[in-house]
Amino acid sequence: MAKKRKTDASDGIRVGDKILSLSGYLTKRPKLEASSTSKDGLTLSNEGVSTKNQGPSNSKEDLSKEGVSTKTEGLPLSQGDRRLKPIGNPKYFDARQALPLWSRQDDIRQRLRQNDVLVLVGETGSGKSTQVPQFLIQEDWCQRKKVNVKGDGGVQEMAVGGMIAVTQPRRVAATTLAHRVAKEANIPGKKKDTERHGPLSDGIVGYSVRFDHRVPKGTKIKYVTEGMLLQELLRDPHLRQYSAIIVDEIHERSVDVDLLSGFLKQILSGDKAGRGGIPLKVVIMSATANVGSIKKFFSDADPEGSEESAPPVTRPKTSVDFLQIEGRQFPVDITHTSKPVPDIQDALLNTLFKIHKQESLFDKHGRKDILAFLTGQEEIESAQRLIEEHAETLPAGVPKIAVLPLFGQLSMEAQHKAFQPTKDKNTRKIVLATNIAETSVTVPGVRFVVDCGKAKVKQYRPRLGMESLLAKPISKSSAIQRTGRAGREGPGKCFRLYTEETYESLEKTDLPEILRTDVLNAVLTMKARGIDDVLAFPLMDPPEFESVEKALLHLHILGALADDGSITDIGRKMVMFPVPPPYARVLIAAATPKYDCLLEVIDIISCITAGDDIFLQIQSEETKEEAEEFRKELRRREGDLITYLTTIQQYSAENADRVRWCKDRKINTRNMKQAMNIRKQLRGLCVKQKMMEQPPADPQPFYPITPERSATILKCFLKGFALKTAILAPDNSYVTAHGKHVVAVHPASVLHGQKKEAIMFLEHVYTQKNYAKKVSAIEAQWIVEAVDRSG
DNA sequence: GAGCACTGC
Repeated sequence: MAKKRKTDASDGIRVGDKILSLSGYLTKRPKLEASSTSKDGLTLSNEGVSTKNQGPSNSKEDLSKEGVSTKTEGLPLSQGDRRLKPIGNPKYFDARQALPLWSRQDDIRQRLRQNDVLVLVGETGSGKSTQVPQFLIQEDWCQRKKVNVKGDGGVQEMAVGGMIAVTQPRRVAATTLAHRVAKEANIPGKKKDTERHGPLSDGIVGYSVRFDHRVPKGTKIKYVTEGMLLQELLRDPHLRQYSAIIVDEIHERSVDVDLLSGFLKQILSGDKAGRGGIPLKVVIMSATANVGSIKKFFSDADPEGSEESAPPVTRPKTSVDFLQIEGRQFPVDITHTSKPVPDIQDALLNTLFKIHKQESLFDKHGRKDILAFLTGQEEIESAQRLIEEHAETLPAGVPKIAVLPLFGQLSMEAQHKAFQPTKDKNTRKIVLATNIAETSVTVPGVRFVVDCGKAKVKQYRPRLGMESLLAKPISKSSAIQRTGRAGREGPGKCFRLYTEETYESLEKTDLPEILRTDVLNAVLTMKARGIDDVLAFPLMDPPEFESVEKALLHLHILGALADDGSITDIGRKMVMFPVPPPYARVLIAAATPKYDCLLEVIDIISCITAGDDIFLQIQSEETKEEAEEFRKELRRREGDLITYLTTIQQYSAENADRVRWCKDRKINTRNMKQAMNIRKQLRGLCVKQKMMEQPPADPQPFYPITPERSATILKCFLKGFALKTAILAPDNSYVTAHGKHVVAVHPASVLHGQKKEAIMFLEHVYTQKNYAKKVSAIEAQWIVEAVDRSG
């Protein structure tokens, strides 16, 4: 017998009497839908996949200077009770007033007048990402002010503040939120241009993400990715144009948000001289309630090591306030297994068919589909086969089943299928997903969640200089998040394929990314922003000393740091490029006369950093043969890098039908487009850095690269990857030059199964084995030459 | 013979 348990309110799932208050929201839902918003007012049903709400991209006209503009001096304050009279477009008033957050706006304003930092916990659907900045823009402290700032050149009058930045971990989130808030906040009819160019051509809302910037003159609210704000910190360490920074989704704990928190803490605890005495307000927003350590981090504003010039006497602690807002979530019944399951596939199958047989396909809230969380592609595909086989034995009269896989490497169309309702109404959808459905995308219609309790996580091992990708138990927080996916459209049920004891034994939260990844980039980011002693930099979870030490050494080898640990000119140049430090080092080497292969190196790096492999995995045997035939002319015996180069060169020479071209070769069109964007960005940066002349525009005719040229390119890559090399041992295994580990060439590599004198690999991942990925054939002698620092 | 998910003036 399965044991039943309901979560308490702190788990983020509403129960008992809370259902009554939820029903209040339900009565208001038709209004919300009438104004064509999703029910939580901001979440796209297929966030991360659809791009339709992003508007036209890269239009230079809409780019306004992000620097200090002198015009706007704030908006007029509204009269009377703001609760009854929201500012902005009246069309959205009803929907905004129905949000759980609406009634708390005066409270939020009051708290931020009295405190520097507000930690706000608001569950999905509370409206925090869209409403909080709108609540604050009229505050007096939020207006731009002319002040005297002491700088290197003496006292200078400057404008400080006036804008609010809202950070997001993902680009789609930033752009869609900006569009949404622009509709709400901009008063319609003020400018005719709004109609022609969309809501973001004018008004008080803008965004800035990689490849896409829309910051109209007079922008008060700017949605940015975390990385973008870190980049801004490089040229404006005091964030002078901002009155407030709202850090959204901090619970995701990306490396960028951790670094950002450190810099914000420094600004908060500093003497504010760089801002002419004007304080910076910070709102930290989280969707999960476990924010104890975050609160402590910001309130412990101990200046030690963070502000050398500051006097150590009686500095007041940063005042941190805390507020929790209820979300709009239906109750979810949770079932654990009574015993640990011996076979996860078996348990999954039983659970799925039990749900399918016992539960109706529809109720008053809509469809009742199933979402199952599994660890990876392989598990998903084998489960799909089993389910489909078993579904054929279903008796007549029982609704049919449609199984839909959902994972990152799937093509756009295949991913889209998982979001659409089944064509036949009498068919139940079963979506088998990886972690992608936990945060990145929302599958509509889900009322049942099946959770296997595991996820694949990447973990960097500084000692070995490699990472592993293995299935590990998820955290409680993650389990709660998965459970919550069943209660977004109506009351739901969650079936956990593990015991309640197992649940209790799970870690409270996931390990933050900064503890799971190579801190090479993080350390360079700090060094470039003036942090001399990186070990003293305030971080919520500081990495082990050994990880930081390794990163410092590696940066020294790359030439980014001098012997005394200070950043070099090369290091400063490296941070200008939005690629990992070793790639940046390769770009710089490629621009020197010795290698002179910058265009080719940009092409290769664009392909590699565009996301997952541009070559899709092929499932069926027949399409494999077909694609392999097409891919033949792309494959190069020099290895994966020269194969990428050939691919992007042929792609950019293709002028007829690029989508068709990708389809034939089973190439990920999304990643290929991304690669072309990165290529354009890197080319632009290199021109700006005077590393090369403006290259000719596409399409350029394709000429296969000569073996001599590819040798030059590979030697150039060794400037960044000399440590990632291996030599063929007498027993035909590859042994790494550093560490003497045995590595196998990954099966996805064009060099899989081949024996070369030596190899260079850009990635090093332990899964089933110790695998080298992105592999090239090199000569052992080249490694020696590359380590010689004179070149 | 194998593929968690994001991201960067």
